[in-house]
Amino acid sequence: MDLSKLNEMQQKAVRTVDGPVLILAGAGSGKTSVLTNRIAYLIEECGVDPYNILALTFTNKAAQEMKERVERLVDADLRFMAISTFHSVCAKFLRYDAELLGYTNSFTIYDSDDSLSLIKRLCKDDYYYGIKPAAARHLISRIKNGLSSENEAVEGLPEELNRRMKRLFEAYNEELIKENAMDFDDLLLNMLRLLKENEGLREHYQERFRYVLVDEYQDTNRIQYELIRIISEKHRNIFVVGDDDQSIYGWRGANIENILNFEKDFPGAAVIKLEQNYRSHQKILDCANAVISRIENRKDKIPWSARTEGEKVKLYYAPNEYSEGEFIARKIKEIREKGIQYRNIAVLYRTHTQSRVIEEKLRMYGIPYRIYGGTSFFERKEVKDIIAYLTLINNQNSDMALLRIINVPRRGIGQTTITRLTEYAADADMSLFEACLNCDTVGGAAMSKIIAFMELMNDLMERSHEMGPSELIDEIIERTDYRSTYEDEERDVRDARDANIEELKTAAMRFEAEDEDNALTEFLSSLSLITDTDTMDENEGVTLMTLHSSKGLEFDTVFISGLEEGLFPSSRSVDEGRIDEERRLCYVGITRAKDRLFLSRSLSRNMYGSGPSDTMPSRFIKDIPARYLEDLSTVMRREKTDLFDSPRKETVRPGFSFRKKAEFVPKATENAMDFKIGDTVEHNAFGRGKIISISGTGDQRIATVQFMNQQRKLFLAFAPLKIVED
DNA sequence: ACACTGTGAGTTTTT
DNA sequence: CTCACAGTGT
Repeated sequence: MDLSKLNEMQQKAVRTVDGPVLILAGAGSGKTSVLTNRIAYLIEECGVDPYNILALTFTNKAAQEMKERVERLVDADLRFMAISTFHSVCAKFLRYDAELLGYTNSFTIYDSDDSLSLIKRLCKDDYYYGIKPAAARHLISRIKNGLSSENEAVEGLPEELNRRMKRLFEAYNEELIKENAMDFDDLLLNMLRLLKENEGLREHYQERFRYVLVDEYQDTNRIQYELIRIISEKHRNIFVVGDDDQSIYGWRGANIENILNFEKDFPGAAVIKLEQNYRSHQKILDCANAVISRIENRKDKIPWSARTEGEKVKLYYAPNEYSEGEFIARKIKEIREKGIQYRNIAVLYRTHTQSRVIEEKLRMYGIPYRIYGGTSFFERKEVKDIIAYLTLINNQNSDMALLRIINVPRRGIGQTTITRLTEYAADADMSLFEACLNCDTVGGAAMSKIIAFMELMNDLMERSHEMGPSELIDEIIERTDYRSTYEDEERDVRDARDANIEELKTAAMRFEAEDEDNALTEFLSSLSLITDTDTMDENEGVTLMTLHSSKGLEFDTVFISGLEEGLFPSSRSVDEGRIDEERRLCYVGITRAKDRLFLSRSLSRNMYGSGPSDTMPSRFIKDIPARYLEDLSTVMRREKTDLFDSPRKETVRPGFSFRKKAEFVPKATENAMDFKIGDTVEHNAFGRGKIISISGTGDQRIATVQFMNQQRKLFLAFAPLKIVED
């Protein structure tokens, strides 16, 4: 095999086949090449069967890319090689043995949105009053990842609330099992449980995976660490690649200790450092090193550039965020004229909210852009609705899915009915779906509607055996008249929704050719594990994304915007002692750039509509020696006088508000008013009109009134109506 | 049952 | 500011 394109250290990394190996791969040091070449080397030179290889990544995109690159390097059947994300691998293996854990093999994967709405549902119970669902979700995840103990009190929370939190944790897990669903953490946790508790399975996987490779090792959490440890226990061929300086997911459980302690955890480990950087020129690396070297506990690495010196890094202070955006737009135009394609340019920011102003300016300058993150395709309402239908067809225990669509499109099943069903289901210890099947016992006014819904679902479930997911989607749309849910929207909104559904169908088609039986399960599984950057297309356009999602990518030109204290580093991270992670995030951002790097800051910023306020420069700017930087600012620098010479901006609020109007309060006594068909009436808002018809009794008496320009149905008991004598 | 309105809360990052 | 939710009106 030809390894001549690799440098000495890279070759060593590829050839060190046996035993534990830690590769400390600095940014841009060619770690993907090392990984793919090593896999190829194992297959070609060492005669390893691809079936015995397990390669784990964090994103589907990375897995995909790795697989493609290996395919190009070797001439072997790779269908049985496991190159995939931690979560997908676990989901896949769990489907074989789900029964051992009390699940069926078509269990549903709940994403974090789903988890949240499940928690909200549980929190409706008065017992959990005072618990914030989002906080609870975070805590539950921490507990599952072994970061908090179930019994450990949450600081600052009263004892009573802690007890309830613990109960909520249990209730949440019970409910998941009842709904035949796993959340993201469960995928890893249950796989680990299976391996720990079932000797046969453990030995099976240990025997199978003679070579285990892990990408982005610095991002593994405790469960992932335990997983790879147990799987590689037998053959001890564990090869991890990572960069402690790029650990930026600590807040969601990534444990930087995993990489820092690798040599201790896996005695006899070989450690190979890849310090030569092929991506950025030296000036950019100098800046990156200036920022990262302030961290105390890190693996010592000195990335050096294999390239020649380049231009200095540019710094720009803008008076406000609009001119910051304008600066970025103008520079992009300039660079474009030098022949750089838009797709090789990226604008990075700390928070999604910053993108709006930048987008505005790019549009103004006619610069095409692609934006990642925010509400993704799979979070669109119509997409989620259709997925919920599919989920329910696939797994009738998913109350989550049922609740989402039981009244979408509207079929007259409202809150009262749902509460009734929920209570019945809880008493009888059954799913909502079963409760619906028993709706004749449940009673209630909407019974016939539930029966109709159940008949619809029943039909769809039958059809699901005869057709693939994409046809099934058509069937759902048609049978439910789903389009009626958005018939009142604007034309282009309707078109967009249609297009999204079509897109979903296209995605579904990929699963049809293969195993027909599991197509639906597989499709749903892949949908829950997909991410935004996975669907990145190669179309022309400047890339706008958060610093986090930029990890692993590279661009000719990179703009990092909003370098301000409080924003980047975020005040929250500073407050919570996670400044090092912000620093690493900055390092990640800087090292995305190959040729040109722009750092910008706005002297004043409008944070969530409370009016513009002055900012302080990010400490990261101050960490970079001035000799590495070229200041392009045109505004006066006035750091020291900031407090004095900017206009006092006391937020002016009107002392009174026009919001509250004198209200017409209908009195019950006015019910006594005897409305008759043909009466002329006066309405507070609509003016004069004539009663055309009256129906209903008591509080539910409704009059249809023809006003000047419109006809309205009004509750006589509530409407501000008076009879006018004429 | 549902649409609408006003209020309150929360704004980091995501498999 | 923008979203989600509760409360209110029909």
